[in-house]
Amino acid sequence: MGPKPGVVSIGQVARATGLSERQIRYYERKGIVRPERTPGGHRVFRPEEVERLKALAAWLHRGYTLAEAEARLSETRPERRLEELPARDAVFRPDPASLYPLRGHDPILRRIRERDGDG
DNA sequence: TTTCTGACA
DNA sequence: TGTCAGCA
Repeated sequence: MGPKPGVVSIGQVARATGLSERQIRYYERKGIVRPERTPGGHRVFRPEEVERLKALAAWLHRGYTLAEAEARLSETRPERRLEELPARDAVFRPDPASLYPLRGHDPILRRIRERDGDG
C-alpha cells in the first residue's frame, strides 16, 4: 500500500506545479521546503508542502525571481486564487524574454539583460 | 521505472 | 537550470 495519505513523490509534485524536479531539489537546499524522507532516502511531500510549492510556482510562472516569489509566499492568501496573482510585468518592468520566442543566447536580449543588470 | 547525489556546461 | 552518470 502507499505510504501516508496525501503524501506524494517529487515527480508528482513536479507535474502538479510545472516546476522541474531539479528546481524542487534546489528549493529544498535553499530551505524553502522541507520534505520528509523515506527509509530509502526518497523525498515525500505532505499536502502543505505541495501547496507551498504551488504558490511559489504561481509567482515564478508570472515572472517573479525566486527571491521575490519566496518573499511573496508569506503574503499569498488562500482566498486569493493563484490564477489571479499579478504578473511581475505589471509591477516592475517587462520581461525581455517574454517579448521574443527565442531561447536565451540572442544578442539583442543579451544587450537588454546587461542594460537591466538581469542575470 | 523512479529517484538520489554529484558534477559539468 | 538542464542534463548526464552510476546507484539503490
